[in-house]
Amino acid sequence: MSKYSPQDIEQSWYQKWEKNNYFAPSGNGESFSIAIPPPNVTGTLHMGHAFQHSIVDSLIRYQRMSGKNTLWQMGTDHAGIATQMLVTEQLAAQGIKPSDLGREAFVDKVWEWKEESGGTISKQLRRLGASLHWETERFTLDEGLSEAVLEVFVRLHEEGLIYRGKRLVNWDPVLKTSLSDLEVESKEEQGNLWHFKYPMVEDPNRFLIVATTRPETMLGDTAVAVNPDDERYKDLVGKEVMLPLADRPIPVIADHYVDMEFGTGCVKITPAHDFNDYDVGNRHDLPLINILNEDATLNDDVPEKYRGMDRFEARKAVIADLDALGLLEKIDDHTMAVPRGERSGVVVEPYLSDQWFVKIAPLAEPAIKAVEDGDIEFVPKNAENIYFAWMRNIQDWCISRQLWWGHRIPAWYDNDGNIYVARSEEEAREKHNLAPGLELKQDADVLDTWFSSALWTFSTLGWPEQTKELETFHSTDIMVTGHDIISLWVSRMIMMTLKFIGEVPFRKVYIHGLVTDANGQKMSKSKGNGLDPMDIIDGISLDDLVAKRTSNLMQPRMAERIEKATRKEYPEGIMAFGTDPLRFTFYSIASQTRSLRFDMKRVEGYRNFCNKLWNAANFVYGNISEHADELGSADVELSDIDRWIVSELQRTTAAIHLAMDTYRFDLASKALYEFVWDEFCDWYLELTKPILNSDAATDAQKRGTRQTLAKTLESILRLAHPFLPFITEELWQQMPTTVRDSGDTIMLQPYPPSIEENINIDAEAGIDWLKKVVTGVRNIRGEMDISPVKEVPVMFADGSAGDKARLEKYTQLLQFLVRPESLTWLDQGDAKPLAATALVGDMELLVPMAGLIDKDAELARLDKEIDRKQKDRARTEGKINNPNFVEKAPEDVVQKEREKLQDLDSALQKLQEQRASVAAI
RNA sequence: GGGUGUUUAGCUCAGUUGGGAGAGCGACGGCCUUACAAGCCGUAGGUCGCAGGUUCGACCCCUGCAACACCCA
Repeated sequence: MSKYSPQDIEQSWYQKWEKNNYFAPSGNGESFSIAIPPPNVTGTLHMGHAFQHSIVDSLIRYQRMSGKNTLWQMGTDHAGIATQMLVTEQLAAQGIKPSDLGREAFVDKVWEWKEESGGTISKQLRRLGASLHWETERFTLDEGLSEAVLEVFVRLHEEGLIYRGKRLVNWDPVLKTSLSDLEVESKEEQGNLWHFKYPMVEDPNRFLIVATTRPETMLGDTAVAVNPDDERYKDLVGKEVMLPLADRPIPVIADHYVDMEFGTGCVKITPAHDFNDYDVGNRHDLPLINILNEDATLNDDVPEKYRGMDRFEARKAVIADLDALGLLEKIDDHTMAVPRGERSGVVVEPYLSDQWFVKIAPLAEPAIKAVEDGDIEFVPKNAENIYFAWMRNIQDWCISRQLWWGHRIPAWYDNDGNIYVARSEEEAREKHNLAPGLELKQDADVLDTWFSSALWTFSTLGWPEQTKELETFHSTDIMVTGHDIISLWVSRMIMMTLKFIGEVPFRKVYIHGLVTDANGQKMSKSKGNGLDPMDIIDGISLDDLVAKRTSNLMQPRMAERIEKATRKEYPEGIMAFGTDPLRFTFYSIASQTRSLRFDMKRVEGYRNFCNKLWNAANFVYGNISEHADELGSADVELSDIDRWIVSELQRTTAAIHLAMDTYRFDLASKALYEFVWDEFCDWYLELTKPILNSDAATDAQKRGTRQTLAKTLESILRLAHPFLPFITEELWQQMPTTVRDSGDTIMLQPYPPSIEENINIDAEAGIDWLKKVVTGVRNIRGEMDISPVKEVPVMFADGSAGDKARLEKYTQLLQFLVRPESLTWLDQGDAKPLAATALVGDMELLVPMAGLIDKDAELARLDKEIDRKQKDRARTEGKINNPNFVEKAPEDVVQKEREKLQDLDSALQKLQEQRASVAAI
């Protein structure tokens, strides 16, 4: 068998699985389904995806092997803004503007792009081993899903839950579209706070001083507000100030919104350009004066001088003009949160425009209840707080976007501005008895991508048709997603699904943390600390990695710093670790914390683990290949080591079941890792050698051990398959069919069940004793600097009859593991030679010192051990001597402490005697 | 300002009803012992953020404080 090399084994298995349709639902058994959170069609697989889908794949594979009828539904979303921007940029490179093409031709171009390049993420998911059902792959803009979107829009409109209105929305003046709150990122930036003097109408020599971070908006002011409790301004409320430059009188109003402590305690109110001011305006019936065009230039509702100026140009002009009038009081430095469009990076404006909204409160109520009642459970539980906080404070949802790429809003307008909502123009005419000659124009806007994503769990299963898939696989069992997406998506799915299907979209929501770099920093392009999962699987040279991280930066000046950091962190680039090790790393860090640090060192560690498993299999196959025909034989004798490893395997199996059922992937991977490495490889494989290679063992014993070796490995492979799909398939295929099922693939084999009866306490105790003896001698060897090849005599003193029996039983095993010159049992009264010692319970192990052992080293070793035991003894004695403890603690706990004290006393006595005799040399 | 979370070995993290502090990596020492040097054997290292409280007993429960992180305003 060759060396473990993930590159050589991973690719071909996936192709075989897919070709043989193994990912399809079996059609038998209880159903188990998961809908993929649809990746953005423009996207590539990032670490968060890779993590998330590794988690889901383990769940799906675990359930599939457990006999469920499993469906992992694949699909992507159309990502309105991102996709439109991407294609626009590509066209720009050819000197083409979207407006040159017109809407229809542009949309055709986007579809063309999608067909050619939209499949990147699908390829990457295959590399990851994701067992998605590709045959029913969906896309939010395909026919079926578009029909679902139409249906939902029309029905919600009919019920009055969708309406059109003029509201303040987040406006991206470059993309010229509304954005959701979640597409806007607010970051602290350095700015200024300008203080302006507004003269009172009745006394132009008296001023109110207002402070603002956006001076140009003053042209749209319709009031100045003060706090009603503010003594300084009480007499001015109800009077008017003259708005400079615009020369309009505006009222002074009183509102508790105003913070008396901030600035001067006077606030200019611009209801059409600030969300807070908008609310104040509503409360006081203030007029709304919109001063901006779609591109954030100033419109005709400002004095002529400023018309057509860009907002920032206008800002300078307004400041200069006010200064010239002597109305600029002062300028302070000020840090503030500046909202920028997530995609375009420009400052977003609150902007008054006609938009479509979903009235959300009636939908939110049952959605909150579903979680309160436990119909949907969040894992971990406390993630529900994020959900409740969002849902109980939820605002109407602006669903229209001024884009071309997306679901066009099914509303038609006649020339009088009447609106007709229907599934099609024909239906609109029919529904409203419109004259055939009446001219109708469809709304130019499209729907927020998340509107279609909100229908995802049921639209992908064929709704509005009542399909068999819908009946079988809905509700889905679990949604696996990040906490950042609870409000954006999870909540909307719950609302829409309850509304239209009458059941929850999923019964559980597993919320995972954010994958960060090794320093806990969020991975991002601009920081240049991102990792591409494909580079971990396939490897990448340092130069390529640097090039990748420093290309297309928003801030090119960062390049040097990024390059330096990258060269420091990955001086050799990244090795090709393969998919299995990457996946195992994800499971091992999937604890319940908010951020998950990704450390390449761990990938290396789990690559080593795969290598370990590979070599262990190599050993097993080497020992069984010539005896394949007798592996199923009933004529076998099991040794203690066989009974012990079967028992340990059972404990591990139970632990993994528990971990999977509670979504603790870190604990599942840990249980597997420790069993395979620390028990199976470090002990069991070693212990089989003396049996398999010795003439002292009977043929029946050899058959028993070979069989156990093979069966245990086979179970390990099935246990590990959900986490390490490739290496387990590769190794399982080499397993003789006298051991494994004759099936074609491990992925459709039964998951090892937990069988309590396989626990064997006696065998565990025996092997535990054996391990302690071996470790005791190794410890003496290590500490005394005795070469591993130097054979030493080992003696056993003060042992019980049980110890003696075990010594006899395990002599052969001990001879192999300890390589002693001799093993000697000392009866009570036999003379003990001067020796280095170790304790196994009450029994003493002796390695005679003559010519071997350094007196001072042995004294130091004994002192260390005595010290350790004395500290432990003091603690234990303290407890026993505390009457409260003896009185109040449970009997078994007290008893345990008493026994412990006895054991410690006896051990200490032996150690002290030993120390005295060594010291006497 | 509000909310959520984190704080355990040098680093990254486990610690599942309160009853002897663990792993991986790193460090140190020794080994090419015929599955594996991507390995084997051994060792060191922790007032479990700080201060109180509850309890016979607290890494674990309660209160306060501090630092950090993320989300919302």
